[in-house]
Amino acid sequence: MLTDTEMLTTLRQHPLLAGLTDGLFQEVCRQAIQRRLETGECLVHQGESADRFYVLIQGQIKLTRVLMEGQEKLVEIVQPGQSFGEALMFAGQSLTPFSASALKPCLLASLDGAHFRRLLEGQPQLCLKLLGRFSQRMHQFLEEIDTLAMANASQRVARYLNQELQEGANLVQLHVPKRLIASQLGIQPETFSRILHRLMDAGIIAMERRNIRVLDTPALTGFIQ
Amino acid sequence: MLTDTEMLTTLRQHPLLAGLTDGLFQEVCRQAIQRRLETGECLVHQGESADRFYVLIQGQIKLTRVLMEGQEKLVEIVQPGQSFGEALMFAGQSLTPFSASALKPCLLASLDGAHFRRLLEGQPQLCLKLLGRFSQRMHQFLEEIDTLAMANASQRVARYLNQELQEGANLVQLHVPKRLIASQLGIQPETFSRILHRLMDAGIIAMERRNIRVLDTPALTGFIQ
DNA sequence: CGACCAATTTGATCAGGATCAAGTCCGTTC
DNA sequence: GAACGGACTTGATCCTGATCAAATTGGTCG
Repeated sequence: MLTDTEMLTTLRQHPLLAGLTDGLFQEVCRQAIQRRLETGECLVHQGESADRFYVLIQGQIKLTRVLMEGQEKLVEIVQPGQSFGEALMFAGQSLTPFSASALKPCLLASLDGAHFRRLLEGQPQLCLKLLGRFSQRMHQFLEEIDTLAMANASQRVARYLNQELQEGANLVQLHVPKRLIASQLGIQPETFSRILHRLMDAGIIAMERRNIRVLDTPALTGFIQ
Repeated sequence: MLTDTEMLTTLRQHPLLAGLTDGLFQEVCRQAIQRRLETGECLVHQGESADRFYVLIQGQIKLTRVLMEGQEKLVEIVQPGQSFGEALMFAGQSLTPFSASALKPCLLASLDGAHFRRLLEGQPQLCLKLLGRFSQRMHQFLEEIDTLAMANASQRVARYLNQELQEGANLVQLHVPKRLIASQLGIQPETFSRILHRLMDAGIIAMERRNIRVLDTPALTGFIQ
């Protein structure tokens, strides 16, 4: 059962829950669990079986995959208001495909899978919304696969920066060690470093601590092809 | 409106349609369109807008993505009984993310997106099934992304063979030019050829025209790490 | 069958990144 | 503030896989 007011308002605005009647929303909240994490604490381990998904209220979560030899590959950074693990609910007793751990102190709502599925049965609109989200995510996966299969290291970095560039601004914030970003892009940390410095030398970006400012967006875009 | 008997039996067995009542199934068939393709003919072009999805009855379809400079990357081979393009229905006026064209003379059922979505609204079980399929597909995408990001060329080939190895048998059939398989794995045709020959020399596989026989599965598996 | 064109193979060379090895920077802790 | 440790950078070298070029195979069509 959830009590925190900020949690309730954030949840109410979540795309999947915004369409519910007040009654159903309260029902969801009754079944939900509040969860707090310290920085570095692990929420789920890859390979565990679980039937829950999460909405992040405060803090920041990293989703990673663990590969052979203990290597860690970044999948995604989750920001407040976003959810993760929805897809697992429908996979049929399969195992969590990633690990999730806190980059900052976190507050989360943890929703029960079985309960949510029951809810879905009476909410076709909600189903459609979820299907839409999945569809969009698959689209992103296809793009990522293209990039990894066809583009060279510089192009991958350029695509990454382009994609992380928040609307309007020209700033990319690195929320995790660069080594992890490199793993996401399928390159080595050294290569990532060198490419960033090459882009600096070319006057295309500027680095400020953990931020990267894009000075010449067209040049960056041109790099991608 | 569909008439072909083979088409009707195949459709009836499709996971998404098998759960429908006879009445609803007939309704679906009334709204569906029969489509025939010659070898090489194109069904949909990447980037077109469309609101349909397809069930393949006879023949073989390749799904590819077109990248810059006319390069073509294989996404998947569709076999009879399988469907494709379901995800597009829920993406909200987005464009087809791949091209589909016939590798053999094909017979397909083409289902209308709007109609199918309407059907879903009254069929929560069907929604859940679809969500499950999407979830599984995303799982596969994650694995593919891992492979492309972390594994070298030989490991990718080994993974590919391992995954294409149909249950029980030790045979992998290449349904498309090797050049396309190479594109799927993110390597060059020359490299693909060389790696296959290296595996032959090591006695791990044997090539017979368009088939690859895996002689030493453990050795192949060992290769993957 | 023979010509032709595409797919595949093979060889030779090259370059982009990986790897190895030292440094340097920075935040933390004592 | 000094010492430590991890993240990042930088340099040097190596190697995988890309590229270029040519030969070979294979399938198709007249």
